[in-house]
Amino acid sequence: MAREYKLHSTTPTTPRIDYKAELNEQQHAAVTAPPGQTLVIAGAGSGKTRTLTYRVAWLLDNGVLPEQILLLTFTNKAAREMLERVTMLVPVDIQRLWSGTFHSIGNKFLRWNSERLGYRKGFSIMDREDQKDLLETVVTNSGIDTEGIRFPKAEVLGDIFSMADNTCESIEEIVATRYPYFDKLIDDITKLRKLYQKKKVETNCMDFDDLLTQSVRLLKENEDLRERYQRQFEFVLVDEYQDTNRLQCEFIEMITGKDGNLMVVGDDAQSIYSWRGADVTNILNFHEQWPRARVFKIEVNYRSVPEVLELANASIANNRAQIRKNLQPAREGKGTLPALVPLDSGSAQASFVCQRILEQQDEGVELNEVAVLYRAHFHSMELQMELTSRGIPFKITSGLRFFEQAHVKDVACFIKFAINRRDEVSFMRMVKLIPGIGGASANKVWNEWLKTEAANAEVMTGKFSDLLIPMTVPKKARETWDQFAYTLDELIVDGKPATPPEMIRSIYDGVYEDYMRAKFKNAEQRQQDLEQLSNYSSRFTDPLEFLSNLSLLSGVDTENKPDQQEERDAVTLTTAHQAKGLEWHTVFAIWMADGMFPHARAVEESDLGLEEERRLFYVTVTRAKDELYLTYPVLNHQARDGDILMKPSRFITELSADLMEKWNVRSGW
DNA sequence: GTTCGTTGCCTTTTT
DNA sequence: GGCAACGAAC
Repeated sequence: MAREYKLHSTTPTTPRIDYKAELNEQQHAAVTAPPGQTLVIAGAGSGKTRTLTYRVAWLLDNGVLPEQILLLTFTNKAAREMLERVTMLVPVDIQRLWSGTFHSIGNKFLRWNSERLGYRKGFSIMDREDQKDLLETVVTNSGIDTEGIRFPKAEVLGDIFSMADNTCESIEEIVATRYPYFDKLIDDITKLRKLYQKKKVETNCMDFDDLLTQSVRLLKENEDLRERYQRQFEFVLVDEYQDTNRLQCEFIEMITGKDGNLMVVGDDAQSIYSWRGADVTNILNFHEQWPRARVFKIEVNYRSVPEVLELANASIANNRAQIRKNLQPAREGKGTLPALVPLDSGSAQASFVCQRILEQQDEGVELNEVAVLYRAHFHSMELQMELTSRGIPFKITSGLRFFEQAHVKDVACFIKFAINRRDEVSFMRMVKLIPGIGGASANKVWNEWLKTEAANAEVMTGKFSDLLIPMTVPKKARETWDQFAYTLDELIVDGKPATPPEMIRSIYDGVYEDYMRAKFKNAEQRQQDLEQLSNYSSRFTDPLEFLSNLSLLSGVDTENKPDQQEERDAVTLTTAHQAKGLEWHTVFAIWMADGMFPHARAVEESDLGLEEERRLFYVTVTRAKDELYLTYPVLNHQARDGDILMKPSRFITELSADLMEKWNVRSGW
C-alpha cells in the first residue's frame, strides 16, 4: 500500500488569484484553457499581454514549475515586461523561466550543442553588416564573373538567402517570386549559398538566420535532444503569432511535439512582417496543423475611445484576407473625432506637431503619453530638428541599434577575434582600422595568421604579439600594428579571456581612443557610449555571453539606462513597426501622404503588399488611446525635383469623411 | 598595386 | 546623411 506524504514548501504558499474577478469572460476562458493546443485571436487593445501574463501565472499557480514554461515573444523587451508582470501576481524566480525571442532561445540551444553541427565551441554571431562583409569575400573568391551583368550585391544575396531560410523555400522559388530579374543567375546564386554556408563553418560564425535554421536542424537530426527538450518544455506559449514565419513554425513544432501543450496568441489584422518572411497563414490555418486546437476570441477593446476604434475598424474592413472580428469598445466616447490635418509643408507639419504637444502638456498630458509615428525612419528628420530647437525632450527608436553603431562594433571585433580566432570578419574589421592597411594588406596578414597554430587551437596559449609582430605590413602601418598586437595580448591572460570590462578598457586605452579622436567629430559622445558599454558588460563574467547579448538584445540603452534617463518625461518618436504592442494617450501619425504611407514600393509589389500596408495603418491608429492626429504636408520639398504636390493617403480617402474632423491650419506670419 | 579622399546618387519596415 | 564609384597620391 502506498503512503501519502506531503513535502512542505519552504516558500510561502502562492496566493490564489481571483481570475474571474480580474479578467473579462473571454480573457478568463483563454487563461484557464485546458492543456492541449490553443489559438487565441485577440484584437488590438484587448488585453493580449494581460491574457498571456495571467496564463503564465495560472500555470504556476497550478503547480507547473517555471523551468517547464517556454515563452516566445517578438522582442526581448516584451518577454521581460511580461515576466515582470507575472512576478507581481505570483512569487516566482523568473530567471528559471525560459523566455525570449526565437533567436535568443535558439542561441541557448546551440551554445550547448554546436559541435554536433560541425561548429566549434564559442561561435561568433554575425549581424547583417558582418554577413555582408563575409559574403563579399565569398563572392570575390568564388571566381564567378559578376562584371557587366546586373549581379546581386552582397546585401541582396544576404536577403535572398535569408528569405529562403525563413520561408523554408528553395532559392528557385524565392528568385521566381521575389527576384524574377535574377532568373538567369539561379545556378550562381545557389552555388554561392553553398560556399557561404561552408565559409560560416570555417570561420566558426553564425548569422541571425542560422540561430534558427541550425536549431531546427539540431532538433530534427538528434532524437535524444528533441525528446529531452520536449519533455522539459511542458508548456509552450507564443506571442504575436501572426508575425511568425515558416521556420519559426517548424521550431515551435519541434519543441512542442505533436501532442504537446501550445498556446499561441495573435491578431491577423496586425500582421506586418511578411517582408521578413512572416506568413499569415500560420495563424489563419492553425487548426489545420493542430486539428484538435481550441480557438478563443477576445474582442473587447479597452484601449481606445470609440471614435478612434471606429476609424480603425472601418479601415481594416477594406482588407479581404482576414478573420472577421467584431471589436467592441469598452470605453465611453468623448465626442471628439480623430483629426485630419493637411499642412503646407514638411516644416509646417513639424511646427504643428510641436505646438500641439506643448498645448497638450498645458492641458495636463505628460510627454510620456505622447508619440509620433511614421512609416520610415527618415520621416522623422525634420521633426527631430524642430523638437530640438524648441527644447522639447524626445526619445527615438532610431534606425541604428546600439550595437550596430560603428564604434561599438569596432570595440567588439577585438573581443570577438580574441575568443574566436577564426573569425575572419572581425579580424578584417580590426586590422583595417590601422592607417595604411586596407583590404589587400588585411587579406595577406589573414592568410599568414591562418597558418599559425593559434588560429586552430582550442585555447590560446602563446601571445598574439609573438605571432603578429613578425608579419610583414606596410611601413606606414608598422607602429600601430605592434600596438594592436600588444593590446590583443591583454585580452587573453594565461589562456583565459579577461572579463568584458577589462577587455573594453584595454582596447580603449591601447588603441581605440587615438583612432576615435582622429576619425569621429563627436568622439566625446561616442566615448560616453563606450563607457556605457563597459558598465553594461560588467554584469557578465563570460565574454561570450556578453557578445551574444549584445547582438541579440535590441540595445544597451533600453536595457540598462540609468533611472534618471529612463524616467525622464519625453515624447516618443518611432516607426509604426516598432510601435507594436505599445499605446499612448495622444498619437500623431505624420507623413500620411500617398507614396509615403502606403509606401510607393509596397504598392507596386502586389495587392497583398497594399493589404499589409493597411494593416500597418491599422496598427498605427490603434496605438492611440484618446487623441489621434493624421497629418500630411501638401507640398513636399525635394532637393532634386523641387516641390511636389502630395495627396492624402489612400487609407484616408477611402474612409467616410464623417469619421474624422478636418483641421484647416494657417500659418502665422 | 594599394590606400584614401571626393563626388554624386538614393533613401521601408527588423530579430 | 550614407554608400559606391572614381581618381589622385603614396
